[in-house]
This record gives sequence, structure tokens and C-alpha cells, in this order.
Amino acid sequence: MLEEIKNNYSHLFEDELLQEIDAIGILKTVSAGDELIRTGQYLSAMPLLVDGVIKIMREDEDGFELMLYFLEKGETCAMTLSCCTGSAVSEIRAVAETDSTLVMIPVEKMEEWLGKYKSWRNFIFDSYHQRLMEVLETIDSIAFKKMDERLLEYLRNKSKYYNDSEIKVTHQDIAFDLHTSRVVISRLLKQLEKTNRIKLNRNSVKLIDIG
DNA sequence: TCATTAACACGGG
DNA sequence: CCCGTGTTAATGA
Repeated sequence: MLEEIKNNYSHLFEDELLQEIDAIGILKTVSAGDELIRTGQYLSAMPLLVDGVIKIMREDEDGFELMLYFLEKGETCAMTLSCCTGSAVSEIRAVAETDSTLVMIPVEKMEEWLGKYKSWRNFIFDSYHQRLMEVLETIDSIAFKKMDERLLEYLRNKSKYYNDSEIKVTHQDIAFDLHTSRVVISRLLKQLEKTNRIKLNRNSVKLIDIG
């Protein structure tokens, strides 16, 4: 396990901390689509993502969802950070977007390390900052942008995290993530195809020129 | 004006 | 046949 940790976190953490993570962390692999955290769930461990992509979503009381952001290797779930210190429950839902590998750290350790390791403190604060920025971006997107811009942003983002211009996704999937209806997504995608910015296929969207 | 919902036809697997 | 897609009509914000 030390290898996986080193590959993604050695530039962030001192050796001593890496050793502790290796000794204490539990390696966990999940498949695409697996639910990692439910809304309302009590959390006892925080995940360090070493491979794959995790989708973080906000749910309303009826289970309708809105995508907040993606996590990739070398990152952690900011929500766990605040939940772990108290006995608060998760305000978000986390689902594996791709097959992923995580190292689970018990909450007691994550608190203990805050006092013990400067690099850990920095990591936690940076994570908070990054996630907050992503959430702000999402708020901007919802508050100030029209659906066509949100869709473009979504496609760019997805392409970036998958490192592929061909995105395997259905119109309905996108509609759920952006919290809108499939009719709208189909129509907007069709428009983008007409202007040669994307190429549509069943179960996939190929990005041609989306800035 | 634009989103949502329901409904329908088409076509590929 | 089932699912994803493309479209339309009615309705509402």
C-alpha cells in the first residue's frame, strides 16, 4: 500500500506521516457506480483517493441530486473533514465515477495528525480551500449561467477528469447531474452538434471544439 | 421566453 | 423487446 500512497502523496507528506498512513490506513477498492457516502450517514473514516474519480453530489429531500464536483487522486473529501471532528452526519453523497482505490483513515488519526504534522495541516486546509472554490464555482454556475453554459462546463470538466474527449454518458445521466430534464439536454446537445462543437453517438459525446 | 412533463416514433443491440 | 435518442404539444413560471 505504501507504494500507492507514495505515488500520490509523497510530495505532500513527510516520510514519518507516510509511514503512519501505511501502518494505519486501510486500502479499499470500489467499482464505478458504488456509493461511498450517503447523505445523513455517520462517518468514521476519511478517504484519501489514490486512483480513480469520485463524484460528489448534493441531494434534496426527495432524493433529486445535483453534482457539486469531482475528486481525483491525491485529493480527499472535504465533507468528511467537518463531519469527522464532531458527530455530524454527511451532507453529501459520494459515488465512484470510475473504478477507484482509496486509503481509509480513522477519524481519530486525522485529528491527532492535525497537531502532529504540519504537512497534514496544510493538506487539510488546502483541501478545504479547493473544495470551497469548487462549490463556489458551482454556485456561480447555477446562479449566473444558463443551462447551455452549464452543459459546456460539465462536458469540459468530465473530459478533463476522464482525460478523454469521448465521454461515455447518456443524456439522462447529464440531466440528473445538472438537475434538469433530458429534453433540455438533448436539445442543447443537438444544437452543439449542429454547430460542430461536439459529435453525438449513442451513450457517448465526443468533444470537438468546446473552448 | 424557456423549462418541465408526457407522449410518441425511430433504430440499434 | 428495451433503451437511448430526437421531437412535439401542453402547461407553467
